[in-house]
Amino acid sequence: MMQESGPETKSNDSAVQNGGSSGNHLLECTLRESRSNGETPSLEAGAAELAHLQQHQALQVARQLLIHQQQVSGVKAHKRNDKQPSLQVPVSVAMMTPQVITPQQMQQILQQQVLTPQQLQVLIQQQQALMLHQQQLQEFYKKQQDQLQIQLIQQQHAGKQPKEQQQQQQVTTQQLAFQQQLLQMQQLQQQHLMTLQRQGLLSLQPGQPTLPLQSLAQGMIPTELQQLWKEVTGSHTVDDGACNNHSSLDLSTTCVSSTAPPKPSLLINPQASTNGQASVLTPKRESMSHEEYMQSHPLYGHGVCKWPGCEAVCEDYSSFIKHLNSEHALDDRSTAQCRVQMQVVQQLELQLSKDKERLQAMMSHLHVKSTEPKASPQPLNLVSSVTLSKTASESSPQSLPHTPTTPTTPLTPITQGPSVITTTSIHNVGPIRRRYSDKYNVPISSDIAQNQEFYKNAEVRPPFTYASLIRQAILESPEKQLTLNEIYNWFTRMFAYFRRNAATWKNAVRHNLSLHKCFVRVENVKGAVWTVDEIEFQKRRPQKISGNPSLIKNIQTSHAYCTPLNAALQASMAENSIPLYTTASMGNPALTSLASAMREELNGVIDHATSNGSDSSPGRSPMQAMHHVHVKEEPLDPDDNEGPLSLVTTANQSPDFDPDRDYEDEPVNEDMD
DNA sequence: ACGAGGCTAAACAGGG
DNA sequence: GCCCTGTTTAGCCTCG
Repeated sequence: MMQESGPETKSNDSAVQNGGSSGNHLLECTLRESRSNGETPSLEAGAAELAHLQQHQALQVARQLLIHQQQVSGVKAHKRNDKQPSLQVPVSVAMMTPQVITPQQMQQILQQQVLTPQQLQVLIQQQQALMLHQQQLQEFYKKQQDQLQIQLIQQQHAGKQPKEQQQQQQVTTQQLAFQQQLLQMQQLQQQHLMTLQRQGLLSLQPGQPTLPLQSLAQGMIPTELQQLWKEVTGSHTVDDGACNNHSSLDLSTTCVSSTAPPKPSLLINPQASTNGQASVLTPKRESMSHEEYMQSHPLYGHGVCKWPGCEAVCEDYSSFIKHLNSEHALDDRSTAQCRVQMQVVQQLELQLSKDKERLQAMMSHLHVKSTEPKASPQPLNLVSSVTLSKTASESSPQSLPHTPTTPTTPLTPITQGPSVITTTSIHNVGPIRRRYSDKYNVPISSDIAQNQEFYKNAEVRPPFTYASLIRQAILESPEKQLTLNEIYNWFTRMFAYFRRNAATWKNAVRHNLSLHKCFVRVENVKGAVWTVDEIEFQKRRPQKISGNPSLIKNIQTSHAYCTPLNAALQASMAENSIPLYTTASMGNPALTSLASAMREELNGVIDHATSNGSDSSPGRSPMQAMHHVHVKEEPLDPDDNEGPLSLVTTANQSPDFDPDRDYEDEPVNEDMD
């Protein structure tokens, strides 16, 4: 998506060689290239088009300057694709290319925002539409350029130079018309970008690539046009002195203008612009050395501190480091911000997991469709309701439809709460008595399959009863029978949680095998193996729908965790007026929800949740889900499914990340076979 | 308050 | 005697 330097910036050998030559040379080169490119310009260009001559010349000059700049800057030039030397767009194509979201921006989004699938989709569609427009525009531009070239040739052959003045005006007019068209396009883009920003989907840094329009204005538009642009964008111009690459993506801002004075580089601060304010960017970025540029720091990019809510402009890496140490030292505020960021990341991961799960459910549905016609659409992720039932439900997920009596939502256990994993749930890893009762027919197999990696890596207790797990282990075996030891192995292999406290859970496993009639011990040649009596399993207990007690505990735990967090957060926000959410959640529903969830929590909403499990709302954020969904007792709306596992993923990577996790709560691992 | 289901802990027995 | 396997009992928790 990102055009790191437009193709036009590609180093063009011939052009470079002619770098300092006259416009005619450039034109010749251009023609040569055009031909080589298979674009045989028609020599029958109309006389009227001769008016474009000057424009073309200006373009050539711009191109020349661009090339020169490339040579000077060097750094970027190497990255360019040299395979399209024939491309004749003097003005950086980049400026005409869609303002697609760059990887950096995307990263920001990923780091700071939570996008709903819908948002992402819209975003993508918008980007695609823009790209299309740009492409068309670009083609138009190229055509125009070719025509100009042809005209120039004709002119040269005719040895004319007379109507110059007359053409001048004409050209200017046409230029303006064309530029305006481009402007419009660019404005559209900018509008789009701003919209994104407003939505909190995109957060551009001041030092980030300037908008294409700017480049355009600089590259070939006379000062008046720049002025126009300024008016339109309300941005300030900054004299960059020598054209320099502001950022890797900035090639588009070629400081070309032969006519334009000191190539003013319009750097727009998108955020400021959004607020109707302009910001003057430090023109020092150019001074950034390649080495510095290469110095990468997750919190530093495009000359801006990426610390959530900061965005302070740091001229160079060292100043950034100073800034980091001074402004973001280890204190309450930073800690709070860090925690918030954690939540944000968790939500993103949750989102990702949800979508993954959705995909899996879809695939799963298509594959088992025939066997599960009436079954509810695959596992929805109910964060909460997940209970595994040893009862009917889990019984052969593949062949047994969910029992009629149970809620239709199968769900994937979300484990102890979504985010849970990283934060609270980890706490619950211990001997908390929360087994998802069998109320919901949770397809344990699918859940385990979907969250396999998670369970394997995160020490999170699976939300299933021992009986369910044992049954699953047995059913997964080729012969539907396992020895006790094999069952143990399955537990440890599949769940990180069971890699500790072996004495306890093994005892529980044995206890369950003996206790439940559904487990049948069969003497074998090699010893005894355990099998499952599905019939017995099914009759174990009538399905009932109820809340899960253990989940309540999770809530409490979550509350315990979040309370301090919220307190810290709020205190921090209060004292420092830190726009913790401004950057990340600006207009972002998810984060807003998160924040409100936190507030709710502070307001004791938790109590409500604990006592009333029916407050589920579709738009709930993961955070909220984490706190409230657990108690949900009714089948969740498919759209409301919170990605359980998602957290999963999160958990996977974050066990060590959870600052509040108290590993000491857990008995030290004893063992493992 | 009670019963049911689930979990943990532990005692106990038999076999290798 | 130790360990593993298997059974059983007890106590606790939470929900309905």
